[in-house]
Amino acid sequence: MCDAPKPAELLAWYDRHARNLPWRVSPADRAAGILPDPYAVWLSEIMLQQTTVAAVRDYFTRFMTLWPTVEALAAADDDRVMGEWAGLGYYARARNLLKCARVVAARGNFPRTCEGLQDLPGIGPYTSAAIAAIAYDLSETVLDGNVERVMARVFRIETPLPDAKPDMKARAASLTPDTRPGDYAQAVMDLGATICTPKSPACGICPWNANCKGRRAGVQAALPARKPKTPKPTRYGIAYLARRGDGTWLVERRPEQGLLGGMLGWPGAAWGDTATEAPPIPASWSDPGVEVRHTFTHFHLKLALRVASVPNTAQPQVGAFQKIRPSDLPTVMRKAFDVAKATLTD
DNA sequence: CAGACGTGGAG
DNA sequence: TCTCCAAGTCT
Repeated sequence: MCDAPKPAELLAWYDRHARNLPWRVSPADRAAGILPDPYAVWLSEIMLQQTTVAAVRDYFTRFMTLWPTVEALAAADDDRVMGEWAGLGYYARARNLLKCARVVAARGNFPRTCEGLQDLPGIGPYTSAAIAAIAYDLSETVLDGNVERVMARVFRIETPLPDAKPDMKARAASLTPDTRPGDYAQAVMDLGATICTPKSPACGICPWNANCKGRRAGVQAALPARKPKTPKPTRYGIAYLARRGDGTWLVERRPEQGLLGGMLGWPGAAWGDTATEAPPIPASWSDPGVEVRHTFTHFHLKLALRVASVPNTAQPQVGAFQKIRPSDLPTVMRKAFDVAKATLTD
């Protein structure tokens, strides 16, 4: 016999083991009628898209300090926000974050329904359900990577993702309770993040272990199945890092669309099958002899560097000389900066 | 709809 | 070093 898992058992587990996260209202406080600030829920959920709690924590706290309300964020300078997002990745999120903040500030509040939320930039099926459940205690079903993994195991769904997604959504919906849906949404994701983990699930301490078909069959660690991924190609490029005597560096703002869109970057030709020389200004370019290696979602990059000291009168064809905060740069550009800085101080 | 879109930690 | 993959969305 293997009954379906009981939401109430998961909630009981969550009451004892809920993680203390800066955007979260504890189950005890929620029981007392306290709901979280929808702005904080939205901000955290956007940051958490394809991103771990550990990576998000400090960014979330920083954003809430700098921009405590959606109105404050809506009034922020675009480049400032992009700079604060630097290092977190998936920069379209930051562009959409600003668009969304401005829509919400203009209309006065966040929509109170899943459908209304999903019309906003950067909010899809998962995030709309998460905000509705967590911020408004609506009985909506969240389906993220954690929930997919838990459903695949508990119900022993062998169909590979993404084909299995509709089935998983239906299974997850069948468990979503009408009471405490906000706690439940966070509980099932916490379960996936801390117990029902991808590699070595801690089934021994799982509140649903007696009702898990995957575990009963001994196949839990192999679930969920996924379609094979296409291998990543390698691309090559050259980045030009020019420093003026006044300490400024030649950078350019990348186009809004595409890779690292809207972020600062070093001049150079587009990355391709081969590296293309494209110095932005005439200078005595030197090769530091160290290339930057970086892996994006869909390709590996080998980035050669050219470094030069140029006079304060240098006039670039592209971009502008400005003071650089390395933390404003996307990671691949910051790696290049670290190499160049070490080279020029020699 | 399949591919684009970042990064860092874990194993 | 290398693969996996994380509180997904957009086109």
